[in-house]
Amino acid sequence: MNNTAVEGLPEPKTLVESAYRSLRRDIIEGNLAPDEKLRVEHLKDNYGVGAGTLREALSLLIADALVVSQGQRGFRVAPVSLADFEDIAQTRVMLECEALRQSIAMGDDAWEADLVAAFHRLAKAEEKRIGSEIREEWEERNRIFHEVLIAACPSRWLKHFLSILYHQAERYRRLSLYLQPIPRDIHVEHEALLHAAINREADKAAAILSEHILLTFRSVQAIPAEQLNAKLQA
Amino acid sequence: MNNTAVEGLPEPKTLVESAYRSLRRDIIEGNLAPDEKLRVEHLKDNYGVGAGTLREALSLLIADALVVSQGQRGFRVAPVSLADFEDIAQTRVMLECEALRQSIAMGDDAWEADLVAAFHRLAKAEEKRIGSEIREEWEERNRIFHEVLIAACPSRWLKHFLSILYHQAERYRRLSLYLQPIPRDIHVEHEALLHAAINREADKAAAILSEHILLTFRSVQAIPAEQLNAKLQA
DNA sequence: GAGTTTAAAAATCTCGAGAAAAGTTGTTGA
DNA sequence: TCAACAACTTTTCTCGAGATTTTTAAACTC
Repeated sequence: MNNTAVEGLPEPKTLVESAYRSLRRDIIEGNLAPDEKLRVEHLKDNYGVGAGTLREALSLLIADALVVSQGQRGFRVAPVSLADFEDIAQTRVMLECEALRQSIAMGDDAWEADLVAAFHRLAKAEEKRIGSEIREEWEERNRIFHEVLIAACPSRWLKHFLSILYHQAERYRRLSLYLQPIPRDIHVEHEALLHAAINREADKAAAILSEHILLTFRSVQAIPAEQLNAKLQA
Repeated sequence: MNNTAVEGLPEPKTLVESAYRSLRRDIIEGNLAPDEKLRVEHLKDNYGVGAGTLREALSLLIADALVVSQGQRGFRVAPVSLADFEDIAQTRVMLECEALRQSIAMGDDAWEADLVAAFHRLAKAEEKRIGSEIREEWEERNRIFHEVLIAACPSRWLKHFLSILYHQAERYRRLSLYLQPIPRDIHVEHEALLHAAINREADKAAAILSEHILLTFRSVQAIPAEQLNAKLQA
């Protein structure tokens, strides 16, 4: 089930997996623009694999809804739209709040410890949040923090779907962090989330998480259309 | 996004798609047993395609979580378990009830008409529900009825996830219909669901749908372990 | 000039064979 | 008897080339 998670980092033992990861990264980071055509014959050189291997990697990416394919007309990067992002944000609020409630209800001491640790790592990365490789580190730690938050939720399917939605949202979020029109202190939000979770205040934690996710959507929503389109085609 | 839906029936225009559908059908129907190893060299003859083509079809099935792959060890049919089915049922209750509420809130006259039509087609199939090709017809119409129920829900992601869960549940449900230990009148359940939806009684409809889904789980749960295992290995 | 038909070009889809890894079997040595 | 090792078999993974289909461009008619 978990081909989207990529937890620790079990080295890719196959070329398909390697190409899959590179492609996914390039799509999420925007190096491959939304709706861009993915010509196999051209891309196979860039990623240093054969045609069949690349096709297989692209097929894998369909699971994450980062690539779409159509009949006899090849592959494309999944298109983006504000409506889609709104849908992603709302669905994520619904699922992630429920998962968080379950996680708070069932989490044990070890979970709390993992949570504190994940928050600490994230906080350290937030202090020095300038530069691009630092940024990747922050992205990684932010993902893990959210992952640990719901780790004690027993539903594998809920977590599976959230993993997909998280990566989808990340693609959009990459925009809002660079050109951020709504002022916000993400660190404070995460801190409040941490304390509410540790104190087992499920309603409060869910409310904070909900706001946290929706704020990111409103951030992108507030970006002027021209500026956004320029970004999206980049 | 919708590689799992297969709505009307746009003829498979490619061998990959064709193999994908045949494989999915065989997995859901249980012709390919849970956890069974899927050897490419052996299967390519059965489905009349090349090795690369079959690999691609298998990669596509990972999106539906009907196939799992592992490093350098090939593909397997996704395993099954009672715990997994419970998770599927509960997650489905959560998502499908929410989708149904939204659908009831937003559905227009055309939606009502589609719903009545879908129910009628399902009812006709229920009358003559004996024989195996009749059974396939019932399965198809049951799926469409559930699909139409939530069709007016505006969230594409919710519907996408539900489509995945539906096919997962179908695999388990195939068991409970044959050896049905809990007596139930599915027709009455569907009818109550239809009327609650048309009358815009969201709470009532959600309650019925919730019971409807959970009853299927309890049906499988009530099957004696030996009998179930025999089925699962078949 | 607009729209249709025809032909060339590009891209997709498909296959079978070769390299690499995993799994199996049998043998050897304590 | 058991474990470790080695040779063999099976299977997965990978690639490049050929067959179809789509796309592009040009030529032609109305």
